[in-house]
Amino acid sequence: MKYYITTPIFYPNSSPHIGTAYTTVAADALARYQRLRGKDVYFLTGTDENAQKILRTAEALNVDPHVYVDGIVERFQALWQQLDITNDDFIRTTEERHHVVVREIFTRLYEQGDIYKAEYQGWYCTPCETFWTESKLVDGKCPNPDCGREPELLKEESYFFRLSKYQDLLLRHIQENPGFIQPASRRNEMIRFIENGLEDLSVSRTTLKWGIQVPFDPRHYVYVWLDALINYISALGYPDGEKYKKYWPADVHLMGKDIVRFHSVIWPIILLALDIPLPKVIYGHGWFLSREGGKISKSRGNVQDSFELIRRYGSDAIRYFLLRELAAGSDGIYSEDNLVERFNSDLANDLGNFISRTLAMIVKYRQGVLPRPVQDSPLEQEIRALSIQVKENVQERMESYDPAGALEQIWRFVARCNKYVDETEPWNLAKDQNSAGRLDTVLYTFAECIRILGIFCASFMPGLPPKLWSLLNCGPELLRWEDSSNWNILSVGTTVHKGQPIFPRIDITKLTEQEGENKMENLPADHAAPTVETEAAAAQPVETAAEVFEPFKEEIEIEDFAKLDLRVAKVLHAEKVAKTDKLLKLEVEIAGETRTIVAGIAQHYAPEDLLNRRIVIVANLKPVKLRGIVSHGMILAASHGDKLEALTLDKDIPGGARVK
RNA sequence: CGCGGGGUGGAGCAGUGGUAGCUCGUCGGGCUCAUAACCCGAAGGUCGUUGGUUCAAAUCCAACCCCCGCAACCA
Repeated sequence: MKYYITTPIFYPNSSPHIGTAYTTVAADALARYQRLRGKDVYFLTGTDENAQKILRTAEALNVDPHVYVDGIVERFQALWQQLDITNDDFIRTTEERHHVVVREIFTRLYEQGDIYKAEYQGWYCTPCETFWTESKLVDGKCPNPDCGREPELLKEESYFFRLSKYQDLLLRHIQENPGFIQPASRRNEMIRFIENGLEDLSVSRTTLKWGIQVPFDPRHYVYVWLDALINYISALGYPDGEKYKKYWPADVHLMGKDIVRFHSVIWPIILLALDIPLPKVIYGHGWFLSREGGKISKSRGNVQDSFELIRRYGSDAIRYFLLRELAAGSDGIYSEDNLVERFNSDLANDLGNFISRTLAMIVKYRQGVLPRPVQDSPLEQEIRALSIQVKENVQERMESYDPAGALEQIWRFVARCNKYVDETEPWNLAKDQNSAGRLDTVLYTFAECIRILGIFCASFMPGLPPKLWSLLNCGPELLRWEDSSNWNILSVGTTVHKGQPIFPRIDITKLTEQEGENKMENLPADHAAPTVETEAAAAQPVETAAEVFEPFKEEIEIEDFAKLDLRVAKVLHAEKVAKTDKLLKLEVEIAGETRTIVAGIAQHYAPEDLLNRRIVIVANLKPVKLRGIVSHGMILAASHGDKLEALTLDKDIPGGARVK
């Protein structure tokens, strides 16, 4: 049986941080689990590199875009490697094998009439600098209440994909296949969305000079939708590749909830149009949010932290935390405190300590030699029964794409094991010669529990089983899923070792002292930000590492500078612009006149902070409307990362004074 | 009225009509094999507010309040 699982392709406009890792780690756990169950697994991940933004960033940094992208992709691949991700392939959309397929599909869709050329029309209101659709206009005028001027019709040529044609077909598929979009809440959302009607999709750009050219019209480049999604089959060598024949359709496309829409509308319609079978499941998981409830801190969050985190806690611990903390279908909280808490309580206290205490007893009471179990009791039967139950529950959870639920089940077993130690009181049995047989059974059962836990945990923490094998003096032959509920597998007479604690407790205060300010509360708790969804992805905070400064601009003449009219202005009045996060409306006095200036600094200054302060403005900038308010000028402010400070004056220079 | 998610003991979450549960933390007890770990017990909740439906509401309906994400807004 084959099992094809994918993550979205990630947007390499920044280095990967730990929040990005969830989808990939979850996919890896599912892939490993299915392999353990004997399936022929193909696990694909990759990067989405044909976005305009990449080109722009590369240009801004003055490097070749390919070189720029290569560098970032390397970081991704290194991170996956450190997280023990077992992807079978890594597709980059800049690769020729991908381009070939996209070109072929684009051409075919065009030839069969599903892609057509049209004009992309919009009404552009120059003063408002806004595009309006026909339907938004009021009597043919700009709908902005403060404007009402006549907009100008602008046209751009673009190729369109006929989504509308396949709307009903898609809807029927979703309704007839309840498991197609999961979880159910996402499915309902999608049904509602599609029922509202699909509009044909613009799938090419002429403004772009990066990515995949439309073969029959080289002025056009394929726009993200028709490019990125296709990676799922281009990586398999569609249409004739052996892998494609073997693995398609995908068993599951795993992704964050934000891009479920594109995967459950555009992607299936591409496939329907090409008469290719649809993937079996599209699963949208929740996001990691920060402790405060979601605000993503843009500062830091650079790559150092991801790798540093793994170095500090280990890949297994990070994987465990990510997988355990994000409950099926919903969002989770991400903070280092949570991580340490999880680590200490689950891995150190419960699992790690169980392993230590039991092995210690085998060593102490039987010199490490596994004794023959001879005297069974209801307790052992109970443990065995539980192993069967947990095994079945884990299977059920994993089939539902719920690693958190699976781990919860496994920890039921861990808890039972610890309780078993208390109930059997081996230290008392050891004191009584008559209890030797009973002690043998208990000690042997301990070892078996450790063995079974290794199997249960293998998909989630791949580093654990080898450590256990070395302690149990065994090897990979122990890693058989069926044996998680079979007993008496370990050979009597084997010598086991106590070893060092596998998950030593972490003292957070000590750690904090050591690492100083280097805590990672500041890590962006961003969800995995893939980008098969440009719009949304483009909106992701670009993690420009705080240390990176913008490159210097080209040299100018003094005359160029002289064009700027910089003036001191005194703030007379300041207020927030309603319904915006960033805008402050300022009334300033400048050379006796009063001006209105709208500035995007509301997140850094409260209105009263600026009252009566003297700031510096660009006085001769062409006025522009922002949210309906005409702004006559622009204030000067320094910014770096997420810090911003407006230029203010200390001494008594009056409003209107020149600045140069 | 832009779209969406959510408000349950100190923290994080389950729970869609019938005695309010889980993990962590707190307190008390037990144990001593173990990584100040483990086991047992307890305290702690007007289930955002108000009103309604019902024999019965955290759960259904209505209104409202608050938090968050997306979008918009950074000249």
